[in-house]
Amino acid sequence: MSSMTDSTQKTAYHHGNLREALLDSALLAVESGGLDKLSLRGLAKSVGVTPTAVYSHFKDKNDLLIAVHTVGFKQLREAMEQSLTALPKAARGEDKVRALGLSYMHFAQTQPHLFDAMFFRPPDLSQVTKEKIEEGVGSERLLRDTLIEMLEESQGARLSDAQAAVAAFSAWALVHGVSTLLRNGCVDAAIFCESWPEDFSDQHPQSRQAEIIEQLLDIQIAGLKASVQAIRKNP
Amino acid sequence: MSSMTDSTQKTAYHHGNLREALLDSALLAVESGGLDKLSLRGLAKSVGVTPTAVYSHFKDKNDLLIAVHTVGFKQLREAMEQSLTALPKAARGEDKVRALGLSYMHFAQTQPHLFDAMFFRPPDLSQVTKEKIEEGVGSERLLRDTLIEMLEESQGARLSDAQAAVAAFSAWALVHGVSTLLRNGCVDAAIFCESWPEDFSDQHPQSRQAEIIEQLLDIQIAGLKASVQAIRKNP
DNA sequence: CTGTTAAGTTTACAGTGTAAAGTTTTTGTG
DNA sequence: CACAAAAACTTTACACTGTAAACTTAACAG
Repeated sequence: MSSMTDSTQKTAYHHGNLREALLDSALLAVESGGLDKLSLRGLAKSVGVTPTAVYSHFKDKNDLLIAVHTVGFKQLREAMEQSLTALPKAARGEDKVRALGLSYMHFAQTQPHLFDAMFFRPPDLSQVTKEKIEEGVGSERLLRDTLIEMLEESQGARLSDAQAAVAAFSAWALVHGVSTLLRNGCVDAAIFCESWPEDFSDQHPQSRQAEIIEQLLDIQIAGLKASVQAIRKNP
Repeated sequence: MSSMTDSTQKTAYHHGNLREALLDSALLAVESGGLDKLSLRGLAKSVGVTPTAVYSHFKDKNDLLIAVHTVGFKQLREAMEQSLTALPKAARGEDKVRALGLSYMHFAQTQPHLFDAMFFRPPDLSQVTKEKIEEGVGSERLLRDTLIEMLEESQGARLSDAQAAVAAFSAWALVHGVSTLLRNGCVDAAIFCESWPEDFSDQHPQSRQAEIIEQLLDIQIAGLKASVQAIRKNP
């Protein structure tokens, strides 16, 4: 149970697991306050270490941001996977697709700053880790396979890889667009305020929003089914 | 022709039209290098003025960012409007919808940093100018009206305000999602690399991308039409 | 001519990322 | 175990950032 080479050992001088402590603290700081407020110095102080100690574990700030990035993509993927396992076993493909989309938007809305860090503020892409890319690819594959399942079920059509990729891109783009437009005030200001002024600030904007999101998923799914249908008729 | 109160007059001390010069320079700096590289000091130096002179015309950096923001939304709106006027007069509603979507994505791709500044990095929203909101609302109304035109043409259905707003949100979200996913490397890494490895880095990725974008518009438009149809059958 | 005001400048300060060199601890050898 | 090498962390230093305060210059109105 006790190991000499345990990486969590501490001394006065050596922190023991500074890297993880910094990363944890960074995630915490990002979730509450956003990326702009994240400073290496503040981070170092929060874990009780000297400012430049960070450079023993991260090449520079961008390197740390990439690590945060990677964790975010892992969490997003896990949230998506969990939204599927939470479904009843007999769930249809379409239910799964909806669950995936909802979990994505839910992630964006409950962890807005982390979502920002992942997409709005991509660190220098040239030095992005393979680990992160694999997380992203994994999420995309999950979506793609689920879409294939749905479309085969309802349309009885076997999709080519290219078709499935386009379908996944389409669904992903929609859900991602919704997430980011809701994130900054665009939609509130441009749509809801004008159309349902009483709903927006007063009554039950939350449930109204959920209602609208369901309609957006309806539209997207209908479009996917229709376009598959069109391809079958006119290949 | 010559006016004593011309705001472009210059002296050694007074710049004359510092505010606009700063804004122009800021836009230039943003377009080439992104927001991270934009510093008030560099900006001041680029127009040949002392660092703190900026504060005579902008409350602080955020205030300047809001101005950049506003210009961006105006440019986007103008690009969208111009994409409509460039169409042949007999163009159908669907052609117009496609033109709007393409101009939006084109804007995002040709002015990526400005697009970032507008959406990825919204300045403090609490003190956003009415002017900018009106630009955004105007663009949204343009999209909404065009969608109404399209759906009335093809489905013969008169949309309620709420239906039109949801349709506009859906189309906007898709196009916005595509823009932002293409912007950071997500899609390249997650989709194109895997599905068309030879196309991606070699042959004609540009035209392949345009092809895919057309398919995305197909899907979205098909979904909108289908959902309007569904509402008519099952109100 | 004379206040007032707007537009710039000077000076100053706290905060940032990070480079370089020094110190302490751990670790991998003979 | 001893000892060199490497890893982890500190100290010091620098250039750069946004911005507050006080001062100076120019334009203008009475």
